[in-house]
Amino acid sequence: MNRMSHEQILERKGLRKTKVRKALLHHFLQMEHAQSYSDLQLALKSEIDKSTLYRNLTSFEQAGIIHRINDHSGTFKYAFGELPKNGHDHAHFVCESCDTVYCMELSTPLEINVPDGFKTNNVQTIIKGVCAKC
Amino acid sequence: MNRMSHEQILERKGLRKTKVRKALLHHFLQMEHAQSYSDLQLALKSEIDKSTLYRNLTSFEQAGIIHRINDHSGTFKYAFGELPKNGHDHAHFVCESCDTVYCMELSTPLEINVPDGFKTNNVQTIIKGVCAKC
DNA sequence: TTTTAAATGCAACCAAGTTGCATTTATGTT
DNA sequence: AACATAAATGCAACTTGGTTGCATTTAAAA
Repeated sequence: MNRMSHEQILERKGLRKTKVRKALLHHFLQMEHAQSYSDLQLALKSEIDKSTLYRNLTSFEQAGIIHRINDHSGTFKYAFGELPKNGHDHAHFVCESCDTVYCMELSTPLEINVPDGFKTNNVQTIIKGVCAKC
Repeated sequence: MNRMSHEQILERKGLRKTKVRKALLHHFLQMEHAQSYSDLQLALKSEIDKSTLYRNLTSFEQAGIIHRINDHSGTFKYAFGELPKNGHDHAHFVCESCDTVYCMELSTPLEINVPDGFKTNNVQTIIKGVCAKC
């Protein structure tokens, strides 16, 4: 899956292969962890305009190339890969020491009881702690 | 617990009983669900200044009168009541239809396996779905 | 009643994210 | 290869949540 080139990925998703998109996707493929807007802006410096960046983050997300993570920092982070359909078996780990966000698959789906009349569509979990590197 | 007056609550937490704080706390006691900044600003209109509001939200949170919720909307919401110490047995339900945020206690604590070397301090869960009213 | 630290209001600021619009570019068609 | 066209880009201006510095006001202890 990860061995596709950015060109191939864009093509498969039916997105036009522009300079900006290739640079952005290239960056995502290199980065192991979730990226904030400022991470991206910094990394792609003069190469990319603010609004173009946001518009591409949106289209990448819609195409299932990346997913958007709320790590409870107050802003969003973006990571390569699609969120699983049911949303039950994917969690995000936020290192309180280095702020890195890790995507992690859960072996057992979360089962949460909600009161009568409430219908659960999706469960999103943020685990805060300290990562292996810190 | 909920039958304390705002005056009593402020006194107990060692906070000065100012006009603004009484109005804000009064509002929180009336509101069943989590409030966003704009909810509060709207409700307390001319009564309260932006920076004063934020400063008081911070001190209320530190005093354990309210807790701050990240409902994945991109901004924070604030709700009456303290977050439990370990953070493991409290979840937030976000109604995708009316955007209301409900606090709910979990009967069984969430147990999540993290990879070797990772240390979990706290788990925060957002359940998205449709509430009983919708 | 006086004193003083804490709380308030105001203006100015910052960063994330959005929108409208004119220009440019990728791609499908001749 | 040249053309047409819809989609993508860049720019500026904007919105909103949230913060900061500072002078003024106020709660409450002495």
